[in-house]
Order: sequence, then C-alpha cells, then structure tokens
Amino acid sequence: MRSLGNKIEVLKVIAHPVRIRILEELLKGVKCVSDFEDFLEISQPNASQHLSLLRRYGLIDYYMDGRLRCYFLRDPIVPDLLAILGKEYQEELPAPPCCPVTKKGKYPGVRPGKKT
Amino acid sequence: MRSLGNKIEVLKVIAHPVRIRILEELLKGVKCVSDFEDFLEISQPNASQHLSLLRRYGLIDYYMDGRLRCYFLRDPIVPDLLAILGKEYQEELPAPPCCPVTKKGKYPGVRPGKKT
DNA sequence: ACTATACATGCAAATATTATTATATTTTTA
DNA sequence: TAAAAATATAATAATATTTGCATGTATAGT
Repeated sequence: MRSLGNKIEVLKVIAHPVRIRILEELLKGVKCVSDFEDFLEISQPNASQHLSLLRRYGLIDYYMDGRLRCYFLRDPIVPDLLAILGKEYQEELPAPPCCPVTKKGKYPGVRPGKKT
Repeated sequence: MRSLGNKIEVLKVIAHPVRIRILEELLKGVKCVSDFEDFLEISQPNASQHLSLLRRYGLIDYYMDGRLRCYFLRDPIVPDLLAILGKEYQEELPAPPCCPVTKKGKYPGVRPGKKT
C-alpha cells in the first residue's frame, strides 16, 4: 500500500493535461509511444518523458514487442480518478450553519489556548 | 460545470501535502486560520496563502466571524478525491494479454500510417 | 484612541516542472 | 552489416510553484 504522502505525489503526477490524456487513452487499451504522438500534439521525446514519469510512479507499465513498447495501465487508482474527472457535479456542498457575515456569528470550533 | 482542463487545474491545486491536510480538516468541519497553524507546522502567512489558493479555485470558502475567518468546504469534488486517497488498493489492474517480453508478442493496436 | 489579535498581501529567493533539442540505444529490415 | 524505425536519455532553457519575510488591514478589547 502507498502512504498518503506517496498518493499525493501520484496525484501530482496525474494532474497534467498531457498525462491525463495518456491515461485516458490507456484506459481504452494498450498503446505504444508513436500512437500517442499521433493525437497528442507533442514531440516524441516529450511523450516519452511523460510516459516514463508515469511509469516511474507505477501508474503504467509496458511490454516490449520488438522495438515497440506497449504501454498499459497498472495502478487501479487511475480509473477511479478518471471517473471523478468525468463526473458532473451540479451542487455545491451545503454551507455550514455558522457565522453569517452581516450579523455576529459564533465560531463553533474549540480553540484551546486561544484568547477571545 | 467545470471543463476537463479546469478540473485538471483543480487536481493540481489539491495535489499538495499541506493543502490535502487542510481539506481533510475541513471535511471534519469549519476551521479558522489559526486553527490550522496549530497542527500544520507552517507559518501563518503560508497557511493563509494555501487557503486563498484553495479559495481562488472555488474549493473552499469562508464566513467572517469578527476577526476570525471560518473556512469550509465548497466543491463536492473534494470529498470524492479524499475518499480515493483514503482507499486501500490491493491489486494491480489486470495486465493485457499482449506482448510478453521474453517471447515475441504481437501488438494489438491499429497503427495507421505506420510502417512495420 | 491605543493596542493586540487574526488574517491577508506583496515581493524576492529557492526550488520544481516542463518543453526543446540533440544524441544515444535497441531492434528490425534490406 | 548498414540503414531505418521506435523509443529513451541528457542537458538546457523557460516557466511555474513554493516559501519566507516584511508589511498591511480590519476588528475587538481596554
């Protein structure tokens, strides 16, 4: 299992437009580097760098088929995160019953060691 | 609704150890700035900066109670993401039936315009 | 009115991320 | 075995993020 700190690093790695597209493509199935070049509008070395970053964090891996590298998804957190990114959120969370701006509110939290 | 690009920005904003802790605390309930100072080991201005970044992206908001600012969660994507970060993943995703390294595999994808 | 409290803001320094370019490695094909 | 295809690596430059510090503002208490 990953530690929380580790998961945050993973989140950071995922949070990049190119890498999200890569992961979305891999969700559909195996792809090799030059396939990505076709629809990501970036250079081959750049694609390679993103792929190896994703691989360094264990999110994806590859099989080798001759001189092709067939990349595929490996970490189950990826489909979960992509699902959230695809989800439509309509409402905001309910605001807490606290501290209206105009009137004098009352902070509900305990504030040990604080004056006032 | 947020666009995908927008959600990726949000993901990036969330993907920071201090900000994750802030959001986790806010998931429990309203907190004001100096409350965060107590358990995050960072300076007040730094806490304030992280809070205002989170607010700039609409993830949180605050009520004012005198000189306190009572921060609370606002964007429903936050609890969903925190849930995933808390989730335990045991297994890796099933590897695709393709291209074993030792033997000569066969790339399953269509590669239009590519030679070989 | 003065002082302390709670918090925000602006700026500069340190650090990290990203893309670009050139080059290297490996494998297949001719 | 030489050329090409597919991909990786390394170095660099451009840019963005993060923090620290000093200062600013508003409110509350005296």
